[in-house]
Amino acid sequence: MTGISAKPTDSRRPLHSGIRDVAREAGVSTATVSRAFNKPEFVNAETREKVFDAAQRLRYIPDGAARSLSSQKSFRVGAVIPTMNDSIFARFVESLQRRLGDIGYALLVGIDRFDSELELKEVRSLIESGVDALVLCGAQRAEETYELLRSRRLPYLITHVQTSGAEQISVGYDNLTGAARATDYLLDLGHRVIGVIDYPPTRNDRAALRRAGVEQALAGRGLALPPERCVDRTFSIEDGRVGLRMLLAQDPAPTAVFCGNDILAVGALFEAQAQGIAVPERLSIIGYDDMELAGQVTPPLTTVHVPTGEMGARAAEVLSLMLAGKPAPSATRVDTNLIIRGTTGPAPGHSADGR
Amino acid sequence: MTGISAKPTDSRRPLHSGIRDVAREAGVSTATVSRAFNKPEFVNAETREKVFDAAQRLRYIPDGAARSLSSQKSFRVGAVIPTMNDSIFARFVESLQRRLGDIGYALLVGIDRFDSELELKEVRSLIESGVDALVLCGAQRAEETYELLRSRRLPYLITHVQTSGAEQISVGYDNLTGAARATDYLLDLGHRVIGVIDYPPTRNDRAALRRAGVEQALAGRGLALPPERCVDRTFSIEDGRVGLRMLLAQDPAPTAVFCGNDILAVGALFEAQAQGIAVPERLSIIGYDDMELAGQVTPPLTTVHVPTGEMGARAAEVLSLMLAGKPAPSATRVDTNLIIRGTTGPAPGHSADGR
DNA sequence: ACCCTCTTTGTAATCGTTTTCATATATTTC
DNA sequence: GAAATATATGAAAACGATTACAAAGAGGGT
Repeated sequence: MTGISAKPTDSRRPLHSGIRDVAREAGVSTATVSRAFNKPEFVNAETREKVFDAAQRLRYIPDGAARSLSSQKSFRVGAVIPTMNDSIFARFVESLQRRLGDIGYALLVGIDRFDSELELKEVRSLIESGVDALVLCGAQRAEETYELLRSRRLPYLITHVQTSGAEQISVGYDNLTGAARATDYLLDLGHRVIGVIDYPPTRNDRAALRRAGVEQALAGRGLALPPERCVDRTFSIEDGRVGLRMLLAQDPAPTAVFCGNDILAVGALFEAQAQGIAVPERLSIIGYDDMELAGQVTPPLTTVHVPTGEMGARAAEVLSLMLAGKPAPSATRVDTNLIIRGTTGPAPGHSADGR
Repeated sequence: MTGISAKPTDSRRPLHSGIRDVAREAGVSTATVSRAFNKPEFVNAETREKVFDAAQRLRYIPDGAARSLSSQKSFRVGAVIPTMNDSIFARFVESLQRRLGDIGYALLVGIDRFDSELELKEVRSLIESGVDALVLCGAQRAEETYELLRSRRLPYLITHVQTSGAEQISVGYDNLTGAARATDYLLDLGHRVIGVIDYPPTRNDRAALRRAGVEQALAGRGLALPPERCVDRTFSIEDGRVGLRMLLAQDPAPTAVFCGNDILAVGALFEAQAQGIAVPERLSIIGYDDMELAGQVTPPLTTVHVPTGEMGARAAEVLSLMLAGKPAPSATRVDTNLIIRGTTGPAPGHSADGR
């Protein structure tokens, strides 16, 4: 009776083989199978082969959830970025994903649209989903987010900026100096009225740092940056266009504009061309990031190069240290540099040699 | 003795509270806590409140790994896309992530650089990491990938193309018709020698479909598409430039080119302008995707609009059905449409009215 | 021959939830 | 008012791996 009725459709038999099946097939214990995969050096070469063979035959794929639960590691890291729409973040994510994959980690992404409340939500849901570490852009965020991170003792890495304190680990570049150098270059070209188009600096520390860089360079020549000469836009070409329009409506109109990213800069360039304003003869434009488009527009865009791919790779390296519980360098820096191309030139009425 | 020695540094006390702690705090069983969160309608309103209060006080965040293991669901979905470098995929991922987040799912990304072997690896590692469903771009992939999917009974959704059979579920658009319509438009403008710049069609079914669309439209007028008039490039502006250069070196040179995406098209446009070839007077260019840049270049690019954001949203909807075990529509379509802007015009020597 | 150490393996507890039953109490039905 | 049904809860068994601990066997030194 029981024997027969138990037979038909043994429906709760798992669909795929687990570690026990592999163990049975290989004639060893589950402990040995687990070790064969995770610490191969602790199991006899011959046994190891038997295990691998069995696993292969059964198409064994370990169950991540079980592994996570028992090992207290998820082999996943989360990244929350502001947007995918800006290729600097998209490329960063791509690079990060590749490098993390190489060391056996999967990447979960969250997108916060520059909104720190949304960032908190994303962080929370990534934690809930299970991540061993988090990568976050910039150092400015809701205090609650930091509290959450601390209370969970979750390792996190800050990118796209440099941090100063030793308690935070970062992989980034110096936004301030990059902007200062670009501004210095404009000043050397004789520009004295310089406009800025960038994210709202109150909501974004990178933008704030860039603005500070511009201010610092100007201050170096005894110049100031009046607030009305800064327009707050985010990251579309259209934003760049309207930004430039706003700047051009002022008196005196700037002879040069510094843009917080290349997309804004390209927008500014297109707007200038649409208005028949010669670039760089009458207006100089400088961008930030150096995405592919920057080098391809006419004239090609002078910009601050940011090594996004390298930053992703470095981030993965530092993460691998952190995840292994090893000490990680608290601030690794990647260098930006000014790429002088065709959208910058001497200020109108200023001779080329800077005299 | 034991009492004392047990006290100092009870180091294996978990750092954060678990469901038991919440249960104790609320004076109920763990089962009730679990239900309060997952099937609130099954627990008394008053009890539910007690549980929520307790959870809040203890800052309880459920452990995803344990939940996955026990429920056999991960509340994660994986997506593997070819690249983040093309904004059509980046935007798709962004949209997908947002919508999935809304229904409580996290997104894992894999990137395969148009390489089906890499895609298989990514799929494997996403499965291992634990996903309830997968979204994949295009229908063409290694047979082994499909086998893997089938053998794990893993629901998957195909995007960016339309599938015909009922056994696959897809959310996508009709690449063939989009390309055919664009080509028809060029033909109506009097163009007879039309070049194509696109991904290699052998490695990418979307490109193959687009090419088929071009061929179909040409065949409709008794014209053929000789292979030398198709150049295989991937997705950078530079690729578009060299693509156009190759086409222009031919005799007869095309009077119009159809590009598989806007990035290639923008590259072609820039190259034409660099060579002093008037667009659209001497050369018409047509793109695909309609990214923001397309509408911003001068002249603005005629292109086939693809509703990427909508596709992401639809994909999330269909996924939510699939994940709930409900029947999902096998092929949901989003519509493309030709956006006529400034890079297309009558073929040289052909009057504007098409006579 | 004895004791030690090192290597290799197995046993069984554990990770933190979900979920199946069983049970107890309220509510409805006739 | 008994029986049937709903509603609300708890006890305990999964889920599928990892890993602490124990133990067996091999080799080495004296």
